[in-house]
Amino acid sequence: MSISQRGDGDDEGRRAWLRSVAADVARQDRSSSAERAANILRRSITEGALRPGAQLSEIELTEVLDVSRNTLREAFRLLTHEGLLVYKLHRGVFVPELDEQDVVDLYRLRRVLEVDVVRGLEKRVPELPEGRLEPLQDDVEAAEAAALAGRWPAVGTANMRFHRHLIGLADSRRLDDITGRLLAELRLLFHVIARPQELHEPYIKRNRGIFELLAERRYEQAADQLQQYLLDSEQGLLDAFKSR
Amino acid sequence: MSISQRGDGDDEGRRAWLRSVAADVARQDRSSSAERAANILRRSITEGALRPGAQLSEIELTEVLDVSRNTLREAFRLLTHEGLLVYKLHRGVFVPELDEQDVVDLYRLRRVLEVDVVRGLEKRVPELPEGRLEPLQDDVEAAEAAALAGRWPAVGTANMRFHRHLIGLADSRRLDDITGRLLAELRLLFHVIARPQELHEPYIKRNRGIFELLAERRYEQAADQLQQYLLDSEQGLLDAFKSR
DNA sequence: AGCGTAGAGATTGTTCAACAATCCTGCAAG
DNA sequence: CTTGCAGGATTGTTGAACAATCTCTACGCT
Repeated sequence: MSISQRGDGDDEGRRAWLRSVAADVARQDRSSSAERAANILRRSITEGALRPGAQLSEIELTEVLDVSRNTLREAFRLLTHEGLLVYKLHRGVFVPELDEQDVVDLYRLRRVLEVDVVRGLEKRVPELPEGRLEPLQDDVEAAEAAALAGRWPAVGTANMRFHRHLIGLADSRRLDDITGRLLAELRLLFHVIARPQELHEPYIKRNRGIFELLAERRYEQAADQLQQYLLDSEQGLLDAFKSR
Repeated sequence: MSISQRGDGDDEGRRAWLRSVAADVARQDRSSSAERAANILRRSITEGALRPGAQLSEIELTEVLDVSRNTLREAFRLLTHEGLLVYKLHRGVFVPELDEQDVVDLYRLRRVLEVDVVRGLEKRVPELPEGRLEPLQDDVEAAEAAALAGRWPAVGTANMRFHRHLIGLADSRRLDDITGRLLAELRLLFHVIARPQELHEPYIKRNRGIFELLAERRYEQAADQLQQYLLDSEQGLLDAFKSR
């Protein structure tokens, strides 16, 4: 039962190979069956296959995902923590239905956190290495490309990543966690939107604008633009709710 | 099997009574054995019985808490999400050991969020009903009383509650969640402190000061004081780390 | 002696099947 | 129309079992 088809002399190389494979696997599904199941469910929810209000039956999902009930419940817990599922005792797990109040709540936090991150960059200019803004540039360009192709959900994803990377500039593990949750919940809200194009299209240019200001180290102006961006985006969602 | 011993005429009151009882029960053991186990573990950690770095053995705790391994692991998950436990794959769960970097990270978030809440009160003065500050007053007085009795851990608890109630003024579910986690992690940090008195004592007065300013609706000044409070508190923790 | 390695023992990761507790549905009685 | 009560379905919890992984000890080699 050899682990490789090479000769027996190259133990060092074999071990290195094993380590890299193990690292790859660990990167793909970070730890467990539960995480893998959670990943599948997360995609199903954020991409709209599981709509807000839907109930997730345990027995049904154990068959589809091929995991035990206990493992599935652990996956549920993971997603509950991200705000993508809610538990109702003795009734099951559901995809939450967010309302206008949640929009206000989410955007209130986004404004505080994101704007503060950008303003805080001023003091950290010396520490910020070159190329730190590259992920942001990639996201902007990905959004523009997706828009040209008319793939509006992809535009939304790219915009999300832009803001996640923006927050990442703060180098705060906890801030990254919080942002992950906030943006995940935001995706739930997008499902109430009939026409995703109108929702995402205006913000492609504005993201580029913010990126340019960051690249020029004009942080105050970037923060101001971001503030207004978030206010407008919130209003857009609230309008979508009213005209639903 | 009547639900009350009163006469039949007072339906409104009876329903209110029922609601309150149901709320009470729901508050006590909110959902499940897992939650109950998590509550016990949470207290054990925050009160120092389980110190940072300690490993939590599954078989040992299943006996102590009288739950099955699966349920215990669900409790572990809950606490992991609160930051009170960390999983090391195939090695078990541990009480995390935080360092100076975590202090900086935590306080960075605390400053942003708490100060913003206070500043935001300005715009919401008309909505804020009278008596909204009462919990804050109670916490200040509880801290003062505990200090007189020399019960410094209780002082720390009261101070924590003060800040939690302060955040509560924003009426944001998500902000409450985040704060709960931040303060829980903060408690882990307190355990590196040799003399809790020096850590908590100076802040009793300052909490009262902030409360008074809030009561007088001088929100800008309250926010300034709070900002300085948090900077000093952070520095105190960092000093405690260095002189350890 | 020092180093690396193999294997035993212990712990965690995952599954399964069963039972208890709770909720929902539909129907019957007042 | 409301109330109360089965019956069925779903979730909550348990215990046991096995697989996968880690830790520690003891052995053999240089």
